[in-house]
Amino acid sequence: MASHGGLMTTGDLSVRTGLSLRSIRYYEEVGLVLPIERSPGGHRLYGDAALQRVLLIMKMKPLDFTLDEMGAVLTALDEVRLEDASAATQAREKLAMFAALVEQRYEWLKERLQIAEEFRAQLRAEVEPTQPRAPRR
Amino acid sequence: MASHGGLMTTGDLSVRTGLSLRSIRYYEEVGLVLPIERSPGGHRLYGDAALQRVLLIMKMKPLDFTLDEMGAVLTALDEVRLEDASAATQAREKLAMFAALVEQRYEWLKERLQIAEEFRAQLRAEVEPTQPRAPRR
DNA sequence: TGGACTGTGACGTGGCGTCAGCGTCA
DNA sequence: ATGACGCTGACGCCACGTCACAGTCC
Repeated sequence: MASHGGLMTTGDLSVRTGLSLRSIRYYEEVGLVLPIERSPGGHRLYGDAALQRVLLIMKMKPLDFTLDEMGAVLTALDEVRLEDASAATQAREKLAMFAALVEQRYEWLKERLQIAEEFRAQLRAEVEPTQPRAPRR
Repeated sequence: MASHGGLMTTGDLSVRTGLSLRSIRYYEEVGLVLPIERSPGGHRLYGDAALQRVLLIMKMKPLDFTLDEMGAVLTALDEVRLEDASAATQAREKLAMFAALVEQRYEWLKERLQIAEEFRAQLRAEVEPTQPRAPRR
């Protein structure tokens, strides 16, 4: 486990996040989450930053962002932490735009929940014995 | 409009539901929503039942059902309305199973909303001028 | 040495979007 | 006859799932 000097294999990352191996590899393919290095034999080795990125990605997923969009958010978040003050300020502006987008998506998600609730009620009505009184047993 | 004897074209159905033409045609392709007939020239002509089916489908979508699953639900709902009492009872059992599934999905959707809420708060904190407190980690 | 783990292609899937090119309808 | 509308392929897309087969790690 820690036999790689604090680094994680794909399997470790998978266990710690719940994501499939395929997803993790795909995230590398599209440049979303990169391993720090490869073992001599070619195994991916990830650092803690990668774990954090994956966890953030999983938090964004309910809002139905594309991987591209999430990549942009992650990049902006990284930039905000930069020393360079002007770059950080610029990144903060980007983040503000994303935050607005997040608000929209959040409202949209709430609407979906409400629609789901309605359907649930409707289906219940259809299933239950249409009688006014419950035929107890 | 009513020039087809109360029937709707694909475009009409699209306008009344908000779905794309492509989606409506796809639903026919997979046998989910069928037109009553075709015009002499090959245009799809839908009845009111089709509209109701589409509207129900749109209510189920937030729960992330597949088209196959929705088809099963629609079929069961149709069967419940049958005269044949035993068939209707059987259909009601099927619906009860679906209702349980809906409950699960509904809970799952609520969890997603909560995750989204957390992310939203987290991003806000990141964006706002990090006022009096220390830099978050 | 073995056995668990990981790697790389490559293909498949769902639910459409998006053309092009042509036919239909009032 | 003229637009607006509709039709049928066909291909593209995203975010993976799911093989098969080979190599790696301890």
